[in-house]
Amino acid sequence: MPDSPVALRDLLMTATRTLRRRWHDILQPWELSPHEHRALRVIGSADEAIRLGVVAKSLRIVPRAATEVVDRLESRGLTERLPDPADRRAVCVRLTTEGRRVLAELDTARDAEAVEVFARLDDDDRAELGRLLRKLIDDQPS
Amino acid sequence: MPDSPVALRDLLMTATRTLRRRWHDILQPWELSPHEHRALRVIGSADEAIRLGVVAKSLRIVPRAATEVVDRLESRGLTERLPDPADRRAVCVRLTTEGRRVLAELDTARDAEAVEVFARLDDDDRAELGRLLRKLIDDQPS
DNA sequence: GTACTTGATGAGGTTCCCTCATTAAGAGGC
DNA sequence: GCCTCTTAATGAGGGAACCTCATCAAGTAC
Repeated sequence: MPDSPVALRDLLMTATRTLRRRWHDILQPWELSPHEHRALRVIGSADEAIRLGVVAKSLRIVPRAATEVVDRLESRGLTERLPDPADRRAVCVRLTTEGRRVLAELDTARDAEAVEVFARLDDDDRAELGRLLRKLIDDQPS
Repeated sequence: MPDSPVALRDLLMTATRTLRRRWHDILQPWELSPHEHRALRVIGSADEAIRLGVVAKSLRIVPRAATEVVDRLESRGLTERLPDPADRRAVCVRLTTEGRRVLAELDTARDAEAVEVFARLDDDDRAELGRLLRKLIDDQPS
């Protein structure tokens, strides 16, 4: 007998709440919030310096809020601003050497955590969970 | 070939992000935040008036923060405070008639949303997803 | 060249959390 | 009794992560 939709919803929420909590704790030593880490990832995933407005869009926040999170990353020496050569109104951001180092460490920690959590599932289960989640979210709005 | 742990993690996060976004939007007409809804649920799930400290524990926030969310619910006429008969330091909270009405409406909306989202999965898939998520979270700390 | 738009940011506000200090009251020791 | 210890809520104050609206400079269109 399958779980009711509400029960499944609660299970999903519980699972990710656990993941978020763990991740928050893991992040502690770097003194970064999950939000700052996401911003760091966005900036680091671009090959070149990336506009503040693009950072905002990727994080789904208004440009004004992106200014703030980038301010914090910059004050920690993880990113730096530079003028956009193509548009003198725009400001671009990129990782500093320190930022790249920290991001690499965090990626490693993130992978290790995921491996640990999903170790409870064998290969078949992982394939199945992937299939189900994809079915659930594919083409969903947002 | 199964998804990597990190890919699964991201899929899980995406799924619940979608759910949270939708739920946030659905909540709009009632002018309640998800957080306030959770507090309302905690207070409404108790048979009797419940202490502020217990509300805080259930929501995993410090007592001071529970005071605030209850203040907001009270200012909307959804809950009311009353003295704890057993301990004159303590304050209890319970739903007003309006609070019970609103909570009932929200529960209905919540169920409907879950049904809609999980309609993409048939009975077998839902049973399987439930099994996998339980396997993932059972006996996890927190 | 004037008008509209766009990119970032200053100013100011809200929500949701925190800590620390305070006040009142219950509980235990003598 | 009365003295200390703890506990329940809350005032005061602060920080993070969002928001809107106003501003200013710089593109873009006519």
